[in-house]
Amino acid sequence: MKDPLHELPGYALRRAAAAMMGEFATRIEPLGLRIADVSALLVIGANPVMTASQLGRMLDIQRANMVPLVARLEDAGLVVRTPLDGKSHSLGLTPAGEAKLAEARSVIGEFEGWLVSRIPAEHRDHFKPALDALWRG
Amino acid sequence: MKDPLHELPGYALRRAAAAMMGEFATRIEPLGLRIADVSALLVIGANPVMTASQLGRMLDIQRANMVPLVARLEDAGLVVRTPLDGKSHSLGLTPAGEAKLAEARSVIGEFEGWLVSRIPAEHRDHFKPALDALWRG
DNA sequence: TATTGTTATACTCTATAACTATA
DNA sequence: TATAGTTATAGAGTATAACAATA
Repeated sequence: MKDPLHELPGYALRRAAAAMMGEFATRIEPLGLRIADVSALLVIGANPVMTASQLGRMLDIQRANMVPLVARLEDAGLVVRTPLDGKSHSLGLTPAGEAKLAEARSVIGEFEGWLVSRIPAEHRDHFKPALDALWRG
Repeated sequence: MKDPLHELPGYALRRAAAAMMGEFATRIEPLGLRIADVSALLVIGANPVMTASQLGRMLDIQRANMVPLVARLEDAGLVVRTPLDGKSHSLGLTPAGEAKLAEARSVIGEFEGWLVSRIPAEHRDHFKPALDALWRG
């Protein structure tokens, strides 16, 4: 069976991302978190003052779609919102959120190590620079 | 604003794939095609005998989700189904499907060239081998 | 028994439009 | 005027379960 897709870097990018994100979702699911939750917790944990809109811009998630995400983290007792002024709130981690983030960091560390280890050594150092050029460059 | 995500290869993979697939979707949309349609047309065009189930396994799309995809291509007059036996059908391209595929190939070629050109030259040759190791390796 | 094609269904993710209230 | 937060909604993509018909 011929497969003309296998010579296309763009298709390989698509499939590799799907495979890796599926793997990560499986690993992080036991913590009761989704992929977007993890990225949000990481950024909130690194920034003492951060609004949902700012977080959304950083994660490339629409403002409207931040509402259920933040609500989920708040309902889980991981995040609190404190008023900055009349219209903005700052997101912060609760102690439970800090603990969950610590757990998540452990899963992330193992996952990222596993991912990188799957790349043949001679290609490894080129991987992230190439990806960064595609979405940040 | 600190961003702890930017050191994670897995996150870079996720964002790069989202950025590139968004770009490709925009380029292919004027042809009336979605990304999955394009991959299906390419594989059908390369294989004279190919059932929807086989195609789904190759593209990692569930059997059930192949139904609306094939129906869409059929409704657009790009694909025909001819009985192989009492339960299987072979997918084939119509003349219009061949013409559409030729157009799509042109868009794909430009897109893939553009994508690769965005990667700094010293990393370029390492890109696809690294990705292949992640999802095929 | 295994596979094909199919229907129904549900969940996630994403995108847009519109509105209120505040800066 | 611009921005934050919100609601509602719609479109994709994806996953599972179940069924009939055929290999």
